[in-house]
Amino acid sequence: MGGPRFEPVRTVRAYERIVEQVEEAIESGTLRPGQRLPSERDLMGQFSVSRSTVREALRVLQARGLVRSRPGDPHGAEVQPFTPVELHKSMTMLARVDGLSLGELVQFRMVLDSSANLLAARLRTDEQLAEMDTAIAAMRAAVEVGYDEFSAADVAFHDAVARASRNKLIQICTEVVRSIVLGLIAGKIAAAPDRVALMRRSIRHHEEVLAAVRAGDGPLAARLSRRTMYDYYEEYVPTSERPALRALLE
Amino acid sequence: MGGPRFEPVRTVRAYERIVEQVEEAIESGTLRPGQRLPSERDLMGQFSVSRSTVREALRVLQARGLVRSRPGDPHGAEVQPFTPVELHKSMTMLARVDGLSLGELVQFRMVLDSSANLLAARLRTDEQLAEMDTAIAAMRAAVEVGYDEFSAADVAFHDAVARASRNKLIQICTEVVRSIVLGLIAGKIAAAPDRVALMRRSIRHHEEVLAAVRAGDGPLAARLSRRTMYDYYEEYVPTSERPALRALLE
DNA sequence: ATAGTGCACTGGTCCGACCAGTAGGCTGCA
DNA sequence: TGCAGCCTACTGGTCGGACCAGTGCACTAT
Repeated sequence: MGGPRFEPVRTVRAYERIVEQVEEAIESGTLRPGQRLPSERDLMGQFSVSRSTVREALRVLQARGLVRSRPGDPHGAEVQPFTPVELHKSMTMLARVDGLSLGELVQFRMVLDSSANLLAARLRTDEQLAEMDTAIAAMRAAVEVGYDEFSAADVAFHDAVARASRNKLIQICTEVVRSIVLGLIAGKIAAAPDRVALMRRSIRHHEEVLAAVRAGDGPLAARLSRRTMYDYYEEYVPTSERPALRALLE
Repeated sequence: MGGPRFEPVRTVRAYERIVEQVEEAIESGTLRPGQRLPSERDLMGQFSVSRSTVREALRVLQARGLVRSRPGDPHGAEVQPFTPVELHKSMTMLARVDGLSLGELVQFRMVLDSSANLLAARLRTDEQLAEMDTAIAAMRAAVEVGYDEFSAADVAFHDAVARASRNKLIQICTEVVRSIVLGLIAGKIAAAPDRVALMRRSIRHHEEVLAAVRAGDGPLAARLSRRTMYDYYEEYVPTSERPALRALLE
């Protein structure tokens, strides 16, 4: 045992150093959304690197959604407010490359939505209840209009519940996973011959969920919401995956 | 009303086109992990752009975790297997920039872990049960050794449960959120004066959860796991946030 | 057959240049 | 004096060429 422990030398690229510095500034709040970075030509002076290196760093920061640059903008790149678009992209990539099945995605939605309902039943405000009422009313009104409108109202309801849970992680994951699911089954529901009946049943289910939330019965709302979602997506999930989904229905 | 609907012209940067093409190739499976991209000098020929443009595209792809390039590698950039590192980065960024509180994170862990237990109770194999046994044995052995070892065994237990849930999304989110939580409270548990007692209690709780999983009682396992996690993290969560966490404990 | 060496090529960085686009100041008109 | 419209200085996007340190492979000498 002996000798000094030598760490492997990690060669750090110049552009990575720049990325780290800017990220650090944003994380620490030194750079706030809306603020501007110096121009690329200024930055090459400040960091003592060439413009190519500065630009590669900016590309990375832009890919992470932290800054945005427009050609011709005399004020330099703008620091962006945080958005889950990157989260969304990586999850979408995960879904496609790593082969996430529709079953897994729907199952995860059931988990998220039921948890949101469980929390919402205890934490919801009257305003949020009103939002949910409005959303269900919009669903009813949309039955005769079209599936797109119905779907939008449905989304609004689940978003209202997610907000009422007061957990940002639940809200964001709900949003991300839902858009992936909707992308996978795009058009299939709209094309279903009995879609009007499906919509009506879904409305009834949502009303039951909302009643439980209003009554403050979290476990009931959670159970009902899982059932609602299962019924809604069941026929699009391969039969082999359905047992795993049903495991969530007590 | 009338006239043709003109779409706003979106100017697409050259490097973005390249990113899109490569992403498409990876998503469609044309490019598989381990395969190599042509060298930058080849790519500039194939895409008819300059090397700077090729490099900016590669920077973006690398930032997304899709490819990796090493200096001097005669085979060009390597297509990477999908890993949730990018998911992790964006979530970490979200936690820091958007001000995710420890309470929200722990709450989300409770949601994930309890769902994983609920599913694991029905879907676990005997091998997975054995893994959980092993992990708890390691926790017991680690009490006298140190907190780091204990924590590692604890992580192993929860990972085994997550795997048994057979839902990749749950596994990945568990991993990501847990590492953020552990980062936030790093050292605090290890420094607690009564940490040995805490560890012993935690082991007891884990044993109860495992017993429920073994018995196939999903709802019980889920409820116990929420309680376990709440007890474990309670004192690090600001008192103002605790009611929201307790809302998950029936 | 193998150990060692050189080379062709890689990615990382720098430089200088040109272009289209933007914003804000300036000019000129009313 | 007020405003409309032009001008210009600057921006980011792209190009092409150059140099360097590192890598793997083929070739060489043993």
